[in-house]
Amino acid sequence: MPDHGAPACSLCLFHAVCGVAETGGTPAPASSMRLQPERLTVRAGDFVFRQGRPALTVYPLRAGSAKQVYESPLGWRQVTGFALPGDVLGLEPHEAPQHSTTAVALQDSVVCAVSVETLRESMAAPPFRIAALEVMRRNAERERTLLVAVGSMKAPQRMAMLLLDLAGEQARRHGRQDGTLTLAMSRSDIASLLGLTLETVSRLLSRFASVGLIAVRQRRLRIIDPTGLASIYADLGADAQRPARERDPGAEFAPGVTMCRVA
Amino acid sequence: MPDHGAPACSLCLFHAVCGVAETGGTPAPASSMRLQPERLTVRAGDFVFRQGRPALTVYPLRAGSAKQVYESPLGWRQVTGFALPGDVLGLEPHEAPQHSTTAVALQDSVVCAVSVETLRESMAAPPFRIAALEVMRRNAERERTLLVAVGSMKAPQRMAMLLLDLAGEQARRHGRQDGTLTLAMSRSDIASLLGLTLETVSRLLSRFASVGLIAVRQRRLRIIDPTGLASIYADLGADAQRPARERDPGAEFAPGVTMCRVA
DNA sequence: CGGCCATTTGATAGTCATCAACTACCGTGG
DNA sequence: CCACGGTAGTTGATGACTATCAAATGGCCG
Repeated sequence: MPDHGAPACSLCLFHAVCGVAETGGTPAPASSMRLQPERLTVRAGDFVFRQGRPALTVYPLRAGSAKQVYESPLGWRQVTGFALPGDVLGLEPHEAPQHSTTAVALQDSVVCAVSVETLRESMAAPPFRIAALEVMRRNAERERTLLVAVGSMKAPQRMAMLLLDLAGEQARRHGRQDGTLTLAMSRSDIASLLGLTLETVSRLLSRFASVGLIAVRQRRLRIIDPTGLASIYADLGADAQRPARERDPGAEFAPGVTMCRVA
Repeated sequence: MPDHGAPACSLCLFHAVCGVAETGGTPAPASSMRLQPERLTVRAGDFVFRQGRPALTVYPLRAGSAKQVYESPLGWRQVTGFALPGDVLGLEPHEAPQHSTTAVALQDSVVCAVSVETLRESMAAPPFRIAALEVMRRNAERERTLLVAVGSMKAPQRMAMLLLDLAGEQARRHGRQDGTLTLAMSRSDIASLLGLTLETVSRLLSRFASVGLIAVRQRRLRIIDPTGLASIYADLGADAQRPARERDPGAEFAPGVTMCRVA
């Protein structure tokens, strides 16, 4: 019993309009407008949807986890983000007729299936619309942050960023935040996301562990020194603190780490 | 007389609903619904808008060029794209209340100013809506492609990609396509976009030139061997053709280069 | 014409990819 | 239950690529 999927619905974008949420299994008490989305089970490695296929449905993730992979026209593949319960796979701001990425389950997972029509109808309601746009905005921000990370930060910084982000998401979902997380994705997936090789990822984790920042054993990871990781992320690692690549005044410490995951 | 701004309007998203377009200077002949957007002149280095400021207006670029810069929460700055006449600065798919990037003119430029309300109204009309969504989709695709490039391609590939993209955009605007382009952006801007240093960019351009792929003199550049560049982009450079990083069957040659620019 | 900035070019070192074993884990089947 | 095979992950050695440091050159604008 690794991850329980309990808080998935409470964090789901559709929570307020969904009949399944929270109430356990009991059918929607009233309001005929509430969603009764179909639920699907996908096994580790299965596709939730594939890039280029018609985008007729979005998939709120109920339990498990997934990665999103983008394949460029020339055939380069790269992981663009990880999704956790509560995220909505396939949700995009520009109503593309086809999925722009492929979503792959990282473990046996459960998703709801909401048709784009239903989504569109929901979007008509201002409160829902606001929330949805907010989610999409956050995703865009994440992607941009990832771009900057990959484009101008060094390997240890990227790694620290990811760990802090994952921990943050973990905490946002379950209340507890003892810094324990389970990496559902392989080293290779992490490497792809961060623009590194799997060896480098492995080495970084080992190094972080040897310095007491974290503890890792396979895919079980525990953050021991969040502040230390934040320092590395902020590049206060090697050179005490002076250089500061090309940041300017203000904004010294970032409050929360807001990064990579996409869906 | 470096760049003329003539075809800007004909490629503008708002072309079909704008009263200024094409007709030269004459006021809108009929239809009161046609836009009469205010025109602004910005000088090289000026901001069109800044990240974080309220997004009340979008700015179709009439003449000149601009770069979009994103600053991450920690203060890292990175160029995320270049804009040419016809592009719409500040157009985003998720109606963010604030601009998510900063737009800086690369040369003295002219933009139109269209309020978001006007934009919203225009979006109500299906044909315009379709077109706008299409533009935003392309931008998203570009950003993703850039991420992949920065995340997993080597410097020469990235450089070749950019050149091909710029040439493609050039051709898409003016009919002619003798491969001549003027780089309005500095080496440093290019470096930022591609996740490199300005020295590396300079060296790459020199190397490309010495091999007869291009001709460069300051910011004047001419592509001599597009096919050669495409080969480099596709990584058929060093190793004849075998390795192929991690692409799989199919999709060997990408038709057009569709990349980096964002707005 | 002089100063300043953009760019080029060279020398050098660091980071990270690559190649190569080696070890740990997981599920299968004997 | 334990041996086995395969995949995931670790670790080491090496070198390529590119960042970094340092001048030198070329243009452009007062």
